[in-house]
Amino acid sequence: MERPQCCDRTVKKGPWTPEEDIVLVSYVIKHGPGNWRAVPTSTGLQRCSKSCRLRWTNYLRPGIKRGNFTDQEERLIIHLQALLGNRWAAIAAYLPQRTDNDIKNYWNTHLKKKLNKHQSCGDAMMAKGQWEKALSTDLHMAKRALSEALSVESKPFRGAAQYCSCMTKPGDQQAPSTSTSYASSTENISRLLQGWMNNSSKSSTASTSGNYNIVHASTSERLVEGESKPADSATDILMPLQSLETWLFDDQNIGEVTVNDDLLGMSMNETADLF
DNA sequence: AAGTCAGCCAACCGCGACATA
DNA sequence: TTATGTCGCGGTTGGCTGACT
Repeated sequence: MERPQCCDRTVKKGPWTPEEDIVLVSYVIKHGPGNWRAVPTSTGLQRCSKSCRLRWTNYLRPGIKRGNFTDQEERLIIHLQALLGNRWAAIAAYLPQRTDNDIKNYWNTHLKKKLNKHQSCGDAMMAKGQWEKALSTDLHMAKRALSEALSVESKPFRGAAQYCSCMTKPGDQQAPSTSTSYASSTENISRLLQGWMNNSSKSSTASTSGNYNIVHASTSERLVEGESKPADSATDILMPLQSLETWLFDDQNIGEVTVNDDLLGMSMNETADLF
């Protein structure tokens, strides 16, 4: 089959300008994300549809947290990567404020090195179980989590996103890590979106949760997807995965992880062997 | 001060999955 | 069933930036 000429020679490439961002955000506010094919023609943006989608999902989408990963997030990513492999989108479902691209980049630039470093520290270190302790996981939970994760891989998963959203409080939104003039423009866009979200949330049941980020993550997605999604994914999938989520998050008293000693008896290798 | 190097991250590319006519 | 269009994902690249010499 011949590939559609998504990115022809006339489209602009490279970094997005604040003006382009505003055009894109305005479009999404008006029409919602999706139908990306129509975005360049409707907005006049000299960008291909893919580029527009990517820009939205990785940068402009409301609720994205930028800046340093917390220790909690880091451990969660390591856990999930061990369970799911390089399925960044699936992993990102558990960190709704992070994009798959962000997680992928963080893994490739930080965590991979960290793991290698720890591995190169030798077996003696491993025998003492220090690194394992951070990584090891309960056998039964891990098995169940893996099978459940695999069972939902074909569906966009929003349940976890909603669940994870509970973990941050109003005001937790992190400032952009960089403070360039462009970033400040992005902040302006964020404010624009903020207003949009606040307005939107008034008509949303999620707004009653009193949780800012739930409004951000779930309401925005529902709104921008035109309420067209069946009630499906969020509730249906949430339940089977709740055990993993509980396990992953129940010790999350913001920022600090205390790993249940009962869950630490088995090494990653041992766990992997069981699969 | 200038050049070089390494790290980081936004964006691009190619492919597979899915939807639909 | 097949062809076609669109979307989403993961791997990779290229440019920017700061550290170092």
